[in-house]
Amino acid sequence: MNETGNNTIYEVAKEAGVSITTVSRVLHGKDTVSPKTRQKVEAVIKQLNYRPSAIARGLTGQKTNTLGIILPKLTNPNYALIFNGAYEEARKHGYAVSLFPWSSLSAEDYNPALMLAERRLDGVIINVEYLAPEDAVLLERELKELQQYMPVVLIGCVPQALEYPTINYKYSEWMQKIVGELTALGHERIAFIGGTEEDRYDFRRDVGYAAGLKEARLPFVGNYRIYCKATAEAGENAMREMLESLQPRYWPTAVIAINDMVAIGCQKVAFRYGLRIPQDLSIVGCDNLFFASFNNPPLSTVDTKQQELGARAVRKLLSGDGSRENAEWELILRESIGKAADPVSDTE
Amino acid sequence: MNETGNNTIYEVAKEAGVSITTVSRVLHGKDTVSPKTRQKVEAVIKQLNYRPSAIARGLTGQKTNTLGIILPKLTNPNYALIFNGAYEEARKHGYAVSLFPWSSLSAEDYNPALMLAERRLDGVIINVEYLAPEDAVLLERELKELQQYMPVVLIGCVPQALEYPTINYKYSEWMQKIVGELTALGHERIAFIGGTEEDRYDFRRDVGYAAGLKEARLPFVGNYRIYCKATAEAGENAMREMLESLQPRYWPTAVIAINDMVAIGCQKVAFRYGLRIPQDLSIVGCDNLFFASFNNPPLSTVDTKQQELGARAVRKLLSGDGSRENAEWELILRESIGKAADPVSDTE
DNA sequence: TGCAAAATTGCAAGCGCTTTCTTTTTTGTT
DNA sequence: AACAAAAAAGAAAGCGCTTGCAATTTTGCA
Repeated sequence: MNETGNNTIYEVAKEAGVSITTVSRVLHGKDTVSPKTRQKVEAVIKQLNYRPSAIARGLTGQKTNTLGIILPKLTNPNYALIFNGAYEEARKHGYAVSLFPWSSLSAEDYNPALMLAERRLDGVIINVEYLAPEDAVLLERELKELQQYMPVVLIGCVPQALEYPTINYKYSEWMQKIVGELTALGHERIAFIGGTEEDRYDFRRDVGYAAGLKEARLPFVGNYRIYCKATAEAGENAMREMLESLQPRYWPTAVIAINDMVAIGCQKVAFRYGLRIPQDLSIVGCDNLFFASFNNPPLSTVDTKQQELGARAVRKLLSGDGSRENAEWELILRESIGKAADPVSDTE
Repeated sequence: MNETGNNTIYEVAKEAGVSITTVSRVLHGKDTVSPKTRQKVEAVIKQLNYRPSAIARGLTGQKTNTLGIILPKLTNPNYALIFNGAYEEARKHGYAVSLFPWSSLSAEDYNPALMLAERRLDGVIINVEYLAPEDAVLLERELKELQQYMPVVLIGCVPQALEYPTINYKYSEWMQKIVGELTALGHERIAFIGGTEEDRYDFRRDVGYAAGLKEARLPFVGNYRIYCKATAEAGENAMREMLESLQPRYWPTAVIAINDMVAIGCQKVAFRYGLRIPQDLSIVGCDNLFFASFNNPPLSTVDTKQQELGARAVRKLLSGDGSRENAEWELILRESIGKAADPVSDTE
């Protein structure tokens, strides 16, 4: 026993009457140990309840068997799914996972990227979604340094210019698809809420939104494009602002929210304004969080298969595959969308 | 640079023309270094981008500056809050946090408790809520061993017999309070959904439930006490089962769900059966998850202040305070509860 | 039975850092 | 200018493990 109360390889060796080398070999299942010795050592290990120190192993083998994952705050359950997926996959390969929330990336005294570097993790997955622009800048700076220390895989919509292994979201594709679904139902006043004007990572949603409108030969109305953070509260405020800024007859008949959290924020305000869903207003979210199907009415959304995504990121990290891939997605239509209430085209 | 691409203390020492001892002293802000030397060393550290290896430090100092936290799967956003709270508090004290989900505790080849032991963490927080009974048994066995290696703090409703530092939930207290609120509104057929019959940790809710009924001199009706897992899907099934098993006039006028996830499951089924909330059925959940206030109608619930709880657990762990404390809670009444629709007492 | 080859086992260095104990340098005092 | 005390800096051991290489034991075969 050392002062921490742990038995070391020395105790085992002594008790078994062999050298630590032999113990180490038994531990690793090397076949150069005679059955008799192996048996004896294994017995002692069990008896002494010996567990090799991952720390010492880390020092020797230059490997910590731990992966890092940097995610936005977990208050969005979405990220919990990514973590779960990553965790399960990692442990299949014998790795633990240390989770570092972005929360305080920009704090002067603290930087998760550097904490990772100090901890000599074997690799790190970084989700760059919904990153505040100032954090994005910081990130790019740190990323270079971090990459010297360990392999990095990025999750999210990352500019082509950043040449990292990435699992990318095809935002523009699915946004266009959503707009298409809505116009097919007769919607012409379609709002899009979420994201930030300067967001270099997220602009592709706007590309898809614009493309969808264009395809249906609909005008782009600035009032329907509201920027806000990706939280339910922010969605609430954004929605209220939009409704207040327009005469009711100009209110949108459909709202696309950047994610499910924002969607329920919008929905709450819609109810407060007496709008029925979907009769008066259709709503679409994104992420297919667990509550989406339990929402009243059930929320249409995009399933981004986050759990699988997390697992995929780990595989990518461990395999050293440096390519860019695209994330899977699936449009899930539920009762929160319906035919446009009062299509402008009808009254004209 | 070693083969991992990291500079070591030796490179710094060499470049600065001092011994590694001196570098170490600078690193730790020891005051036995002359200003001139310190300056030079600091410059080299910056220039070489040197970051001391937490691994090596761990080996030397017998301290990893990492805490562990074992939580049920994060799919319940509640646990994400605990994690956040713990994480923020931990980093204030210079600790990282490794997260281990229970998910596969019972897996033969894998045991988070032992992974923790191998990693020589500086302490661990274990949430024992909603633990499957078989896992609970395993836990008790492992706990003893784990405790030899590192301090442990438990979160949840733990039997007095387990003498660990604990932050405990006063289930019976708040359940009784909830039942009280409902009976005050005239409810007499009050269902309670969730938990398992054999759950040794969770039975106190039943104690409170029974006490509440007794206080109002109401009968305990077995049909209204449904056991199920703590997920939305399970809540759905449980609710459906209960409604199907009774003639509508015996349906409960109020449902207490063991948590918000179960509550939205019940709600979904209630809607499907044409019940209006709260006119026909009142619903109360627990946890005050973010979606509770965005639910339609807003969901009554118990706020268990999980974020603060996580932080408290870390403080407890680091301070070595071995006592048992009770978690804070607050009943949050929202529109999902209302007067009993058709009080039996009226018609009698 | 004797000896080379194969199978076991052990020695010792090294992973990057902290820390105790020395040694060297600087400072202050007479 | 000389010397003790204080300050600064370094040497070396040790944290618990892996691993290349050497030493020892066992085995196979003549």
